Amino acid sequence: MIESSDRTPLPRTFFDRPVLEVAPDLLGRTLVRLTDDGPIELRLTEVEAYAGEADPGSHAYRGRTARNAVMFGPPGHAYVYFTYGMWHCLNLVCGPEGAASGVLLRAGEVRVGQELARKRRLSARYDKELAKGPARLATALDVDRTLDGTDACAGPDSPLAVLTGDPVSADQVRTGPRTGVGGDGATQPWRFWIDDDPTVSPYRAHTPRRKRT
DNA sequence: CAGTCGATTCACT
DNA sequence: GTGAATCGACTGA
Repeated sequence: MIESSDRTPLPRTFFDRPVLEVAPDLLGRTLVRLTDDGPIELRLTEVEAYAGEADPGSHAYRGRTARNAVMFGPPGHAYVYFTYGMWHCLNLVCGPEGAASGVLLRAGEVRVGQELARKRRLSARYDKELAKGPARLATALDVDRTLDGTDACAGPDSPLAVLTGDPVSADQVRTGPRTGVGGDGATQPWRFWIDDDPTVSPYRAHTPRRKRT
């Protein structure tokens, strides 16, 4: 039986390109997460590019550490980090090995396994909120640090995969500054999203934290 | 080794 | 719109 082309896994060569090329090209693609309870699939609607050690907004800015080591490895693998003491965020490593670049998967439309996603996203009022934001996306897909380093090009039966999906045309892609990124990393328009899509998260400028007493 | 802060989300006003 | 939650990684002394 011939599989429809939109179910074809993206090959590693897809990710082995400059991150600013890959990021917008991911919009409209299908992210497949195979959980113990079944598959969850979403259509990617919002991403952000992080461009290696020269990018002040990137975790790779100060070089390789235990946490970001995966970003320095080969493309097509998942970089998952834990932040704010509560949340996980999911990236896909891009560029040649050593480029330390990645795309943060910020939002998507859950199309398969909504009931599974909802179990983990009890505060979501509408389906469009299930993966509206990077930590929400990771929560909905049951992604945590145990998936750090997972090869997303290993095929649709692996815990994580990206399929061809239905990529959007260039005139559907909008760009703007990255959300929540401060300092010198705030100016580059390296956030990409699908125009007028209801699952895209709202932009927020970086907010310096107030001192706790 | 203590201090600071985060590629965020949620509850509340 | 504002502030709390919550902890591991990183920084600098």
